[in-house]
Amino acid sequence: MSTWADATLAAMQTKRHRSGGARRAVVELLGRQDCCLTAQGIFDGLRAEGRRVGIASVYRILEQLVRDGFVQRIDVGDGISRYEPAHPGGEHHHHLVCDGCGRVVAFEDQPLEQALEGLSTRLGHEVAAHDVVLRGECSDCLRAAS
Amino acid sequence: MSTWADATLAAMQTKRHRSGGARRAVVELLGRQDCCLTAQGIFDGLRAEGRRVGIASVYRILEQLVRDGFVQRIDVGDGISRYEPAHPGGEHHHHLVCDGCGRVVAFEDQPLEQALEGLSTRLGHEVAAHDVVLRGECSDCLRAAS
DNA sequence: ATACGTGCAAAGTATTTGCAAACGG
DNA sequence: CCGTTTGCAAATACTTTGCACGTAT
Repeated sequence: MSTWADATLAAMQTKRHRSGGARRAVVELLGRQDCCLTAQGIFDGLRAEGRRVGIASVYRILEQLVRDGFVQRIDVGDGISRYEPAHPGGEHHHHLVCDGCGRVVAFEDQPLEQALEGLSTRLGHEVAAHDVVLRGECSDCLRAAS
Repeated sequence: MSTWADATLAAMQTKRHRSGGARRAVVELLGRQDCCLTAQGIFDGLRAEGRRVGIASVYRILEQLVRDGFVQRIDVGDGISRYEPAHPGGEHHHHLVCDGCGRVVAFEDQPLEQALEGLSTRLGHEVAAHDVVLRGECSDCLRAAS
C-alpha cells in the first residue's frame, strides 16, 4: 500500500541530498490517498495529524514531486490545483467533475486509454503525459435538479 | 468565417436585452482566432485595435459566454485560463502544451474523439463536456534540447 | 427615462518568494 | 559544521467585485 511512498522517498533521497520531515509527511499522506487532493487539503490533513508545516513548504514539495514525475498535477478548471501520486505504467485514471456540486470523482476507461496511447505516434509528436477532464452532472445532482 | 461571431451575438441579444460594444468586440475578436486565447491576450488584442476596454469587462463577458455555452474555457495547468469559440457538434480540437516553451497548439484526432463519445454510455453518467490536455516537447524544443 | 453594460480601482484568493532558524548527514 | 529544508510573512499574479457613469432600447 505504501509502496509508492517508499519508492518516492527513496528516489528523492538519491536525487537530492537531505530529506526533511515535511517532505516525508507530504509523501506519506499522498500515498494514503486514492484520488487527488488540493494543496490546502494536504496542508489541512497534515495539521490534523498534528504536523506543524507551512503551506509554502507543501507547495514547494509538490512542485519538486511534480517536476520529478512522482506526482501528477491535475487542474479541473476551478483554478485550484490538485495533486495525486503518479503510478508509472500502472493503472491510470482520469477525472469527472460535477457541474452541480463541483465534486471530483475518478474513473477508468480502457478504450479511452488505448486511443490516448496511439496519439503519440499519430501526431508524430512526443506525448509525455495526458489529462482528461470530463464535466457533467453526477447522479446526486441529476436527481436534485429534477 | 464570422458565422460563429454572428450567431453568438444574435443569440446573446435574444437572451439578454442590451448589447454593449465591449461584448461585440470580444466576440468578434474571438471569432477571428483559431485557437485559444488568455483573458489578458484578449484584453491586449482589443487595446491594440484601439478599443478602450477594461480587463474586468473581458472577464465578465467571457464568464457569460462560457455559461451560455458559446465559449469553451480551457485550463492547461499553468494557472491561466484560456478561451476559445465552442463549435457545437462541429469540429472539435484538443490541446498540446509544450513542456519546454509552454506554447499551446491544437490537434484533432478521430480515434480519440470516438473513445470520448462512447464514454458517456460506458460510465452510465451524463458527460456534458470534455477537455483533453497533452503534455510533451514540441518539435522546436526537442531539437533545442539535444 | 431606465435598467443593463462598462471601465476603473480596489479587493480577494491561490500560489510563490525572501529570509532566518532548524535540521540532516 | 555546511548547506539543504522548513515555517512564517510578505509579495505576486490572476480573477472578481463595488460603484459610478455611459449607453442601448
